[in-house]
Amino acid sequence: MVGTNRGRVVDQELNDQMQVRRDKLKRWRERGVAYPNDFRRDIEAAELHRRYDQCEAAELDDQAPRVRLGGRLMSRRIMGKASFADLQDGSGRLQLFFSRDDLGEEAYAGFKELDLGDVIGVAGQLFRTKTGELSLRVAQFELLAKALRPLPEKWHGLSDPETRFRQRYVDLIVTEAARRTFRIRSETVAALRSALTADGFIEVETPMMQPIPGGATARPFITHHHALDMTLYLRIAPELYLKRLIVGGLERVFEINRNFRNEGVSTRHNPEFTMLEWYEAYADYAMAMDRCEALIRAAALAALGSTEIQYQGLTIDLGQPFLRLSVTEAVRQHHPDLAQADLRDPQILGDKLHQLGAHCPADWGWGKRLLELFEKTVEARLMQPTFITDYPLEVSPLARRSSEDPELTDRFELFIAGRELANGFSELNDPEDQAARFRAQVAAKDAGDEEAMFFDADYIRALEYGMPPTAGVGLGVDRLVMLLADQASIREVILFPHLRPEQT
RNA sequence: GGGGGUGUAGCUCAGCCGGUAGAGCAGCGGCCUUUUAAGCCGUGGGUCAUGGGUUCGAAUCCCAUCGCUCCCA
Repeated sequence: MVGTNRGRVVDQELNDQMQVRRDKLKRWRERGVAYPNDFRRDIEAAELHRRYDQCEAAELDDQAPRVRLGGRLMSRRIMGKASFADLQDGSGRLQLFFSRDDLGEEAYAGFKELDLGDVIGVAGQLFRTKTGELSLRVAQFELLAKALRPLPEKWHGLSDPETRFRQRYVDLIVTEAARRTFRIRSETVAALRSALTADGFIEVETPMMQPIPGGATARPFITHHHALDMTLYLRIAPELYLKRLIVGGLERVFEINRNFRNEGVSTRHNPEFTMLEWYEAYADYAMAMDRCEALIRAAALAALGSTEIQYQGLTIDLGQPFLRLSVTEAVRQHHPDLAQADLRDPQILGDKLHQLGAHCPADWGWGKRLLELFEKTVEARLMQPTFITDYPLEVSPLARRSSEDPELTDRFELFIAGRELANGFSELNDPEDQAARFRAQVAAKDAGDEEAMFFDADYIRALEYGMPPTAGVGLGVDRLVMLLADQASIREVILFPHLRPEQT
């Protein structure tokens, strides 16, 4: 068996290339320190390009900038007594020039013994080659860390998704697009954080392990605390804790952190995913939509420098005001055959669902049926940013009852590119109503609905102290990054997505 | 959960009407002082995912399992 095959790593036996590299390392060790820690660089590749790309060859020779760079050897063109190579660091690449005349016989031979992937430190002078490429004439170099395993092919890179995700370190070395995606992710999160902070929100961290998992309808992961001998759940949402903080007087709070849901894995779902939730006292869901819109715009500007983005071949304009329409309006647009009143008729909705081949349990009320119809037939078509509002009470156990219609809630969800990106509402701050909704959830759970909520008595107690009118929103950070980075799969925006364990 | 695709050298991929495995890159040896997918000559490397079956003979056909992947629920 060989070293790395289909992501399976067997350390005992080495293939020929790994054996050769190990032998080279052995020789290097015999000559001195094989893994030195005293090399210092004074600049990075991208900065050199910024400074000198516009500099003429003659001018560059006059200045003759001396620099020290660290990086990975990514390609080589050896022409007898002189060679070119490409060094890649965290910022980019720079071409290196090695020659026997500059380095001497022994050092030049040492260069030729290096392998692609080796991490080296180089020092020398910048110049421009005959073809005009900014390059470094290497005066000294040293091996900083040996690449004992060969890199993927220099032209095609790594294309097997399994290896890309299992060995993300290799993916990041060879896949520029992956590096870009995670830069976008970082800039997106930073933009969300700074926009909220600038508006007076404070960032908090609430429990990841909860005795009662709440804040969403989803199946939780279960774990056990040995010392306390108690069951704990990995959180499915931070919502109920964040609202306790609103009760406590932290009137603008947010949290960016992981949630865990014990559900299927797909291009849109990872068992652990990142959610931004923010809560603002003395605000309602319309104001929350405004803020949601502004945050997404700010993230796009920070990460991409534009509010007009390309997603999977589609142009999406985040600069225009997002469309707003109610669930019923949205459904009726796609089902002109249904009258307004039909959308409250469980029988008619059920017939429609059966007609579409969708499932529709008998105990579902009109609210669940309407939402199912919306999800099956409308959601995937909402390409441009669209807020869908006024969700049925039946499917919104934590949202405030609409003052105009007691069967609806002051709630919205945001859809872009056919995917749900955010969910927000005016919070239900009436403890008696909330307790009744919890009881309904518990009844559903007892009837076998594994996703239904638990009754959280402490949360009710908190509400009984009085929670100011509040609006809150949860925004799927991974999905936002997918949108901004133009990625079709959530695995592309999570550094180490969930995979089944590899077999040896 | 159901269905489709896929797994061959370190990497990217051919080979799949069954006849004992190939290319490019990477590696190794040689030539080469301005290349950039460098070039030229030579050369090593494979439990063809795993297990079973059909067959004189299986990378190729069949079944099962495992991984990945896409679609649907």
